[in-house]
Amino acid sequence: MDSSNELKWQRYWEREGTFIASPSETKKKYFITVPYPYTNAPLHIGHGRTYLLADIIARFHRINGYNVLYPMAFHQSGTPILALSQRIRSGDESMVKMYTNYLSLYEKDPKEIKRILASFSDPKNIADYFSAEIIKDFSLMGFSIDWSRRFTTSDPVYQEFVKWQFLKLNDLGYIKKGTYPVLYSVEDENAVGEDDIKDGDIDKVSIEEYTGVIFKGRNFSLVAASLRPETIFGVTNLWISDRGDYMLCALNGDKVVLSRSSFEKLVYQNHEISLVREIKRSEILGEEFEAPLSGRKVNVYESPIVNPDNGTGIVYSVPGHSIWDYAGIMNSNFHPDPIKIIDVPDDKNTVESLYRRMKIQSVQDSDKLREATQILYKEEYYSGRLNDQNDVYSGMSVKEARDAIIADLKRLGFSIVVYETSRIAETRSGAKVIVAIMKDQWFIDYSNREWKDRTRALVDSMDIFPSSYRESIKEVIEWLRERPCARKRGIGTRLPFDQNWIIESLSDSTIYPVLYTCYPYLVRIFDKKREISPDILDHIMLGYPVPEGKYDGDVMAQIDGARKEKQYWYGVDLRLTATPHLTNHLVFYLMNHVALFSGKDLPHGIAISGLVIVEGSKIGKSKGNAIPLSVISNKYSADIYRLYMSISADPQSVIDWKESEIQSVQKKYLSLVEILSSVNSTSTDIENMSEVEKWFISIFRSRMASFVDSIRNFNIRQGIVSIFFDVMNDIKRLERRGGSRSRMLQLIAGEWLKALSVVIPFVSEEQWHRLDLPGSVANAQLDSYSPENIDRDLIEKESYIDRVEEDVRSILKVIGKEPSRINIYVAGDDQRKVMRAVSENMTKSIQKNLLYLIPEAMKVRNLVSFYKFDELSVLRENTDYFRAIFNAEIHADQAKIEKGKNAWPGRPLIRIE
RNA sequence: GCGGAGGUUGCAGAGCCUGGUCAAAUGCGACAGACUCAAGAUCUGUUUUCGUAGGAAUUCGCCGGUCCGAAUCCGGCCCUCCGCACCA
Repeated sequence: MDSSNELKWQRYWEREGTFIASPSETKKKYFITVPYPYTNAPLHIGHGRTYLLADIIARFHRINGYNVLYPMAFHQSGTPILALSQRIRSGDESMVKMYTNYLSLYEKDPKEIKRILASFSDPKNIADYFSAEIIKDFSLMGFSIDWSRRFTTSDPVYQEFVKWQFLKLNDLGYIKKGTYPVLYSVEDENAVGEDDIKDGDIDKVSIEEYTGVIFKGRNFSLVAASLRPETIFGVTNLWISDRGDYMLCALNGDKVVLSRSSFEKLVYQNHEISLVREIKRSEILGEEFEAPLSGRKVNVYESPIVNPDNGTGIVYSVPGHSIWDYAGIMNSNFHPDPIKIIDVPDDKNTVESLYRRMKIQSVQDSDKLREATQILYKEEYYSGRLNDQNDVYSGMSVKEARDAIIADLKRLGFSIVVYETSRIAETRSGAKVIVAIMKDQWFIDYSNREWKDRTRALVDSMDIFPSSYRESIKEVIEWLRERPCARKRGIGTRLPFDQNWIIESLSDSTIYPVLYTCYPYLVRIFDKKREISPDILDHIMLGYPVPEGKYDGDVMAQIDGARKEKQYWYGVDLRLTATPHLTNHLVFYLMNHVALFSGKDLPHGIAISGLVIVEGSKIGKSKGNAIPLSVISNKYSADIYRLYMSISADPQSVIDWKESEIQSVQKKYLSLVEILSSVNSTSTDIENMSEVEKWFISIFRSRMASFVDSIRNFNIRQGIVSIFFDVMNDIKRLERRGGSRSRMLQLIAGEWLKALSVVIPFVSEEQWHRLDLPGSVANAQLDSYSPENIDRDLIEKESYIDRVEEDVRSILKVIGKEPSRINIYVAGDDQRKVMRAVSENMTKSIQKNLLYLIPEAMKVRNLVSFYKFDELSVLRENTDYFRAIFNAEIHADQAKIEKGKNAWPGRPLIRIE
């Protein structure tokens, strides 16, 4: 079907309001959601997969008698749109180019593209533009979405709702305030997110916590930053960089020395620190310092292994347990004996052995040093114990010792916390990224034990597809700690109790699916009152009484309407989302629901969809391999995309989008269309069918039953295979066996189209109308396919014939000659008796004269089947068929018992002449 | 390292929970034949090895165990993928 035809049906659904849902007195509801898309770029085939799977589930429930609500909204919160707008405004070339490309997907006229691009200097225009295009894309894909309930996260009504949500969370005591380390740009005076950082999406930046160990000296102290404070008893000396500036500072009343850049960072990390003067390196090198806890006196040396920009620009040297330090001393004229303070079970991976084994030459071999450090670190961290050189810490595991030593250093005033980025990072505009401690940071305290337990209990009671994710989800709930929920800038809702903060984009998108149920009512309330006060939402969402007489009849009518819809639709029967949401959105969604809702309003089900890769590699904007949804309907047609996506892999596994495979799916699709197009009318006349035709009807029903069962269990691939490939193969067999294809198609066309419509709705709707069937196929009701309607006997007979066919073939293959006559002998009563006895372990009951059959029976006992039907008559009824396919005389008869080979039940003896 | 998923016959991907009927579904690809002037499409068959009678042998990451019997259960090992966060 070409795209203009698809457009026709898309318009039809829109005109008829086919997917607009409203509460029903009689029908059971089914509410399915997918997280709304972020509106800063066109969506690609990977995004489309999740919405498609949801659409298949939605359409499936519609034809199975449910009142289905599949709504959609748009996400605009956060910084990316804002940042993008800024960059376009400032004329950032790569951005302008990328967005010119994006726009050319939708716009032909270059002038128009320029105009739209210019309008993007206002972030609102970006969001609005892409929202509108996403609606078009989704419609072209045939997604059965109820657009009448749509909204964006920038809408005032949405924000009234988010305010209410945060007031509630605050009342419950889940909102807290505290200091928190964040990635920060001094230049921009703002926290930076992953999207603000150069290559932040490819190479993540995280925050590392160093212990700044204070080494006291006569005139001043040194602050040496370490990730492994448990090695403090192994210190032999201190290192400073052989380059870079050092500063003498006042820190909490002490005089300490740090590198210049470290001083600049620590200012942002909540320390009382001020500059005294710059200090020459030579001045430091002359001093002697005392290591805390051990009291060991150590000297300072310069080394290229120290980067003045990392940590404090000072490190303490533990050559016994740090390969860098070991390399450092090997490369200097100062050679202390490494002090061994950690014992590991074997000495395969010690500093010295690694140094030798990896053939490290100097401190310049940084790749090898890094790798060796990894190995050493793992070995010591997970299997190391502190030996008797460690005072009170002796005998502790490395992990225990680290915690104990950090705590003691802190208690005795010998350490400060130094935060550092996990790699050198800068913002997209080139500003340096550091770690800053934000005072008064608002966060949601997900660490609450009781809250976690309730959420885990909910997860236990939910449908999770695939079920293997149940444990992962529960594990993520365990991980959750405090989550900063507000930022200083970005698009979003202001915190109701602190107007300086904007609620961050994952925190404002947790319980919003409830808004779909009643959004239009809320809009009307807002239009009247210019606000939606919490008591209204308390009533609609939670059922608290509305203050008597506070609202007039008009507003009350809207409130009641909203409450009614919410009560009917909520909670979400299935929320479908892709794996990246597993560790964040999905658990916030669950936790926030548990916090605010109860009973039937809580989520009922979750389904996870897998990634899409293209020709073997991940989809990435920078790779330029993202195929936008908008080109799909033109290039292939939406139906083919839908078919390909649903049959190439199970929903949760990765799909590799391969051009060549799409083409073969396309072929199959076209031959299906051809079959469908050959049907001219429908019929219900089931009189006078041949055996094969009766078989066809039964096997078709069993395919449909398998379809229903599979999709219900989210085995979408299997379900579609049943009604697509399997039915097509059945039709082939029907024809080969001499059944009337056209007559059978008339019988099944209606039901088949209904089933097919969940995956290929456009061609199904087209054929449905061509056959003059009533209404839209999308709203038609599928028959029920209970086992009583399926004649298993017929299906078995046919598979018996197939089996005999195969047996004959495999014999022909071996003997390699053209047959002139094929004799088929079915087992008689004696063999049946013997086989029955053998398979039931009752060999004693066998008559004496038949005992000689037992050895052979034992041999073939796994190959027999006790059919209910009479094998001989089935064969005789089908001799014409066998004659035709083998081009030989066919003779079927009762087998006589003879020495040598025998016929057995379900496994006739075949003799070829 | 922790948590999760997984390693199946050319590829993709079932089967594993509930052991035998599994040389292992289905789709793709490849090969052969039919149709055709031809190509494509379609149809039929083959697609681990051996075999002139439907058989046999060897296979489901590796090693071992349980069992009459293991792709399936148990133990160990190797390898791959995803996540480990404040970021949408």
